[in-house]
Amino acid sequence: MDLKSLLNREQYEAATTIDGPLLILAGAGSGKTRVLTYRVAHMIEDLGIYPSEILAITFTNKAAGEMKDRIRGLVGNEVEGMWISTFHSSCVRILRREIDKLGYNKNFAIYDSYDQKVLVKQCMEELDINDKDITDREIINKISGQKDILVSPEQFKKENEGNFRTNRIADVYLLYQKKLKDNNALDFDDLIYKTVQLFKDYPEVLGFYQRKFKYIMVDEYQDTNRSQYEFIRLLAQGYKNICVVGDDDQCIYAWRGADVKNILDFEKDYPNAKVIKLEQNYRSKGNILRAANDVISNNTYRKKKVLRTENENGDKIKLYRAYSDMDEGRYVAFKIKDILARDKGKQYKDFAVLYRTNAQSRIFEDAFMKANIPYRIIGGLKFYDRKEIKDIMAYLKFINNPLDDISLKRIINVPKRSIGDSTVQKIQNFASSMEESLYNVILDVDEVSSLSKRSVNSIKKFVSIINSFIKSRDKVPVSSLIKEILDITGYLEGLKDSEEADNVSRVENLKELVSAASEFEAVSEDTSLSAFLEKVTLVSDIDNFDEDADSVVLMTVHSAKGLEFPIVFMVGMENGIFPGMQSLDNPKEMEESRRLCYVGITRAKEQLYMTSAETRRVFGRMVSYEQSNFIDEISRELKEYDTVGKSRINNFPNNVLNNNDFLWKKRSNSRNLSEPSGVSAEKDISSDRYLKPDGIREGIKVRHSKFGVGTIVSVSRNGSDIKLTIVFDKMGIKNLMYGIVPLEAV
DNA sequence: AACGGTGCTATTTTT
DNA sequence: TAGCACCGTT
Repeated sequence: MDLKSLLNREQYEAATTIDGPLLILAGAGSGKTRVLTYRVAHMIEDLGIYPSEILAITFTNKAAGEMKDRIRGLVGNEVEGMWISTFHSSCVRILRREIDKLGYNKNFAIYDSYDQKVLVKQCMEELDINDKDITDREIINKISGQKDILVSPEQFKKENEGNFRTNRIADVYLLYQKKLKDNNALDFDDLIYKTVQLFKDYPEVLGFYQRKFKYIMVDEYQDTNRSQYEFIRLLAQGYKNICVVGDDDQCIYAWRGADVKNILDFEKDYPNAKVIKLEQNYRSKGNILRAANDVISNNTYRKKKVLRTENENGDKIKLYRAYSDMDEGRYVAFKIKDILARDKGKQYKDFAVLYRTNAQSRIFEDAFMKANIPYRIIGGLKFYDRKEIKDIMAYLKFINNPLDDISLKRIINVPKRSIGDSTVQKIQNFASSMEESLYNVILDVDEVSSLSKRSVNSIKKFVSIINSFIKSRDKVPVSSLIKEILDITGYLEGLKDSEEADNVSRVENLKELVSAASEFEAVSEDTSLSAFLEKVTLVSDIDNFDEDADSVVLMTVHSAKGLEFPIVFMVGMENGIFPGMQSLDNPKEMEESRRLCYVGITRAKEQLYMTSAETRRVFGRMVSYEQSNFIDEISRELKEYDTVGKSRINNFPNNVLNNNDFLWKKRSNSRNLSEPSGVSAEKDISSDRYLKPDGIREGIKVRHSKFGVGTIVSVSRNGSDIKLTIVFDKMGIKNLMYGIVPLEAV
């Protein structure tokens, strides 16, 4: 492989240094993925290293998948023998083989944050801890934090003997951990923690993996926490062929336990480590890169480096100070339309809107809907977090691992089968006194004398359907199992009969779950139920981000790490939002916020916009924040205010600021944007164009000014109110009240 | 057991 | 504003 011609000098050096510890400090956009993939290809092709001897750790499944694809492109199917996965997936893989040594069963469940919360609450109740003294949230954070730094419950309790409050938390930690074990479950943090414990307690297991993985690579090393660090350190002790890649300036997960020290102290951990800096940026235009350098240079705790580029300067960074959050949304929508109109080479997918908090997405959703701009939101409410999906997943989890009391409690009365809280409580008490799982108790429910006849009967019915599912578990594919559950429990029927406004979309979501399972069956080697559950619990939203779909993408700056876009809008650039309120008086947080800003800026290839608003609604209150200090940190000559519409805007006194439709209309008229909607005052609902109440029928097609064309799927009349559920071709399912926004019949 | 009302709280979240 | 958790009523 002629790496010399494919890589620059530093890159080449990095890709061909295979033996011994290596630290690659890779600035944003410096081609680190390229280096990593060529490095692996070189190892396999030129040096004859077996793929099975290589472990590559990434932070997201998506990054792992991409790296795998790219390596496959270079070396072919040999890539299949390699382990390329996230910390969590690698640990699960190891634990599935070895966890019985720690007293767990190999089909252990993985608890997500929802399960975790339920279990912690249960512990708090048993320990009689009032929610008002210590919140569940605080406890969860504390426990997670201790696991991150590998502190056991016992150790934590001992360390905090003097502190009553912390001692209480330690009691929860102890009980929580015991319950996890009783339920044969691990939480996310446990996946790493338990693997490290396994390595420490069973040297022969560690030895096996040390010998197996002669070569180890870790990407995004700056965002590793202590337990992840330890996991890698133990494995690498064998051969010391460890290559870590990262950028201390992009450490943005310190609040979650990531420790920049891991990367900064690498040379101390491995004194003979070679260090290579990749400072040549291939991604961004000069002005953008200089702005990024300007901002990050204000941080004190970092390795000094300056990114350089041979790219042309490009345009200056465009600033826009909107009057209001709504105006900010319209500005971005307008700009996207404007750029698309001028530059035929651009598509919707070339634009990204990056914000610091998910709550900010709404404004842009509204603006994009009005302007007919297709968009996708990454993050926020995830598919697998929806109630109906969680319900069915709880069935699956329980079927897979009947010791899982948390899932059992979730489904025992869903759909309603007259097994209420007090009944469950009685079963729980009985189970606790017998030190038994709930499932074992309900299998022999006659033993529980405190229950009424009626309850006993309901429970018996429930047990028999659950048992039938358990029987099907290993016989039928997951998708069929899901269908069985939906059918036999009456879950789907209950949903279809319900009057709830969003039941239609729930049914749709469940259909999608079935499709997801079918797809899983088609592409996976291991199609067992536990493989499906594992896959689902360990995916994130960003993993499903499809770069080819032609729509503007909206996401948090955190989610955008590792991605790049020709045109980036960083929005909400205000002191109080970005940096956030709580960062303003905390130097450490301020530095992290600044790194986040750096990550945002360096996502942009060609053009960067930074916007802020004079007033905005936050938690229902109107607030006004000044423009972000981070913008001030960018040299004057690199930025300029976008003057579009400014003169007009300045002519408006403050009291018309809320009249958004008015502003929108003015702007769109002068800029040839699509017809704005929601200007209800101008639309006469009785006009012949629009649908009349007596014309409303299920199945007919209508046009909505914001949502486009759709089909009415249900109509419910309540007095003079008419509720409509409409499936829109582009925008999905919406519930609307007739008469608010006129509908045209089509 | 099930439903509806009130009041409280509020980042970021690779897994 | 919105989502939820808890409480009291039917």
